[in-house]
Amino acid sequence: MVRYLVDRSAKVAIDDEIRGHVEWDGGLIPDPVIMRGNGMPLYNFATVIDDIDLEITHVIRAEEHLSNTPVQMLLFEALGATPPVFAHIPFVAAPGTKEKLSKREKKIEKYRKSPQFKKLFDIADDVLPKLGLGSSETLNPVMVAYYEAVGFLPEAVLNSLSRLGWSLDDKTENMSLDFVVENFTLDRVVKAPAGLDPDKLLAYQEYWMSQLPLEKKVDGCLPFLEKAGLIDAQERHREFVGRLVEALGDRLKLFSDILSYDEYFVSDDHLVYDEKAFEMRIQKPERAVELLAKYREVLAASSIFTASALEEGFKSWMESEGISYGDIIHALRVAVSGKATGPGMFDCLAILGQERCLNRLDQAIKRVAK
RNA sequence: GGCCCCAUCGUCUAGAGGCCUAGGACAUUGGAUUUUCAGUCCAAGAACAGGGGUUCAAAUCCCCUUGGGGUCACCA
Repeated sequence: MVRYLVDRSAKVAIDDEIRGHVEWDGGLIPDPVIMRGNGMPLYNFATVIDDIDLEITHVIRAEEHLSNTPVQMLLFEALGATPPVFAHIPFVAAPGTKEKLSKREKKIEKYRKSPQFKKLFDIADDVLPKLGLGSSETLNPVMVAYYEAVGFLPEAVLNSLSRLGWSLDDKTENMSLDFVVENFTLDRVVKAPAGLDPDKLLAYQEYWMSQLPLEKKVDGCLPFLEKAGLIDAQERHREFVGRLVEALGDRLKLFSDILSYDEYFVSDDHLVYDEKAFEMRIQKPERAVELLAKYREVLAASSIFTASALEEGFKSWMESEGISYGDIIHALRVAVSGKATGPGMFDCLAILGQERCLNRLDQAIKRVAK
């Protein structure tokens, strides 16, 4: 074993690009082991050798390394090398805290329950099982892989991380990689650790998703649909998924959100109804079934099945019946999609197509009769 | 505990002595728009940890206190 003998009277100091002047008292630094008994050099020694060898000019690393720095400085000096410029940036903290984000099992369990972090875990528990990737037990938001697995955009993750402990000015929020590379400077790094903010991450995700052209969104959604077994060969469904994604608009935030619209992919007899919605919008209202049956005939007679044509036909039918949107639209939505929410009503009908709409209407009406 | 770092709205931040009755973003609340949801638009509430200095003037400089954090391996 080899130790480096520290000069007890020495003062070790660095001028950190971010922390400024930091000093240590040599008398308080224990002689560091630089090589093991078996000849294996240790980190603090090896890293210094590497930095000298590779002519490293700047060491930019997280603040937790600050306490290693005096030892490394001593070694640089002992080896007669010019030490690099150090910049100790703050680490990423757990949401709502100043504590270093940790991967330790005990901490993960704490995060899972934290109000700020919970929604990211919930996404994992919702999405991962559908993909056959386990749950938040196997992949969670302290892992980079999580973000890709649940359909975050790299742009959003990068943007979010960039703004943690750094800002360009008092208003720039949305930044691409190129922009950050172009504009990042060490002197604007904040000194205090910053907690990851899941809400803000999600907001960046919304922004970058909104900037994505339709075809890219489709590219992003197809693999999720396939892994979830909702479609087979991706290319065969491209056009259909494209229409759905377009109708979904801003509703699609994560690529995996497409999985919550399974009603567009399952066969009519496998459609799952939201029981509460079914009860409230179809079962309970006085005229719901009667109106659904009547509108079914209108749909059956529609020769052009586009959203705009359907809406026109719907309007004139409403007039002739003397009813308004509210009287029928909710029942119609639940009948054809099984759910209370979704894209625009007529987009929904058009995407499903005539045959499926009629089948589902019949099925819903029959369901009430039982 | 020793050593070191840090401290502006709930969160991420702007602020490098007067431009600050402290700005922006996310979140929150209210309103508008809408066939649902999402969105969009408008508006509101919300912070300089405390105490001493220095100065004509301090969120900004100095000191102390308090609070928070990192690190203390023959790991990296």
